[in-house]
Amino acid sequence: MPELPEVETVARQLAPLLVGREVRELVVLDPRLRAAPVPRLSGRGIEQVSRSGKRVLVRFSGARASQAPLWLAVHLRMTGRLIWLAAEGRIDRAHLRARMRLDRGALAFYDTRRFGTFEWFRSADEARPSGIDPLSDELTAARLRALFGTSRQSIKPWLLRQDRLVGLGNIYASEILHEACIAPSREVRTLGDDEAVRLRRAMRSILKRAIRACGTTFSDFQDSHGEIGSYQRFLAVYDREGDACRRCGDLVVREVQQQRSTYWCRGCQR
DNA sequence: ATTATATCCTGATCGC
DNA sequence: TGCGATCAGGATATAA
Repeated sequence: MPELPEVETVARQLAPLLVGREVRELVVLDPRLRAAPVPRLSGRGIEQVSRSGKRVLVRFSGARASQAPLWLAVHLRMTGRLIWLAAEGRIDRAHLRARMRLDRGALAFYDTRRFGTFEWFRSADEARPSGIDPLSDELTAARLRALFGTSRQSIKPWLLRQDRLVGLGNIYASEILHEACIAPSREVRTLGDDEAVRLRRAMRSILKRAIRACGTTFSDFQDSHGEIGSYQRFLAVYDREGDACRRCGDLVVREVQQQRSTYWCRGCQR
């Protein structure tokens, strides 16, 4: 379940491996994958690999000086994995959905459940998501407060909407609310200035720490080398139903909000 | 307009 | 041991 820290991990690992390489071909091997038609890529070079929300963004140069650059956005959704293949020869073909061969090495896209997507863009602007990145300087507490507006949604499902903030998913939404001492059922419009400050601070600290830990591997996530993340050992509430809260000792509970599990502590979140 | 629900898809797990 | 039911949660289309 790749969220912002997991996608950031993949992008950071892939950048030094891919930047400067020249593309031989990109083949979508599975017709059921939700991938837009692949444009002509041969002769193009990879100029940049970055994260845009929960997408890995790859910038290709034009094949000639006169040709415009091109951006590929890969969304890993639930089970997508971008795995670097240093050498050809016996590669795991199970759930292999696409492969990009380069002048040296190759990149494989695995996706058990085929929820992942490939999209192509003509400019970085076109690829930009509508929501604000929680780690960007744009996201001040005041801006967050403005985003809350008059919404009657509960804060937990609100945090998952990608049209407001981009990058949070089910695991970090619970973790961030616990860090900020805010109950997941709180109506967004009732959150005050101090709570916006705490929420913003919690987003930044948790996401940054999770990036340092190369993400959370709950079940499926792997980085570009097939390794798992290590943030799961820091999880304060997610998947800890019945355990003691690390902050106040009360029991962590699980509740379902909009068909998704929310984990929280009644003792210290209000 | 806003919020809730069904859907996509596969594999792991659970109860019988 | 096997088998059907349930759950996991990314985002979007559709319903309310």
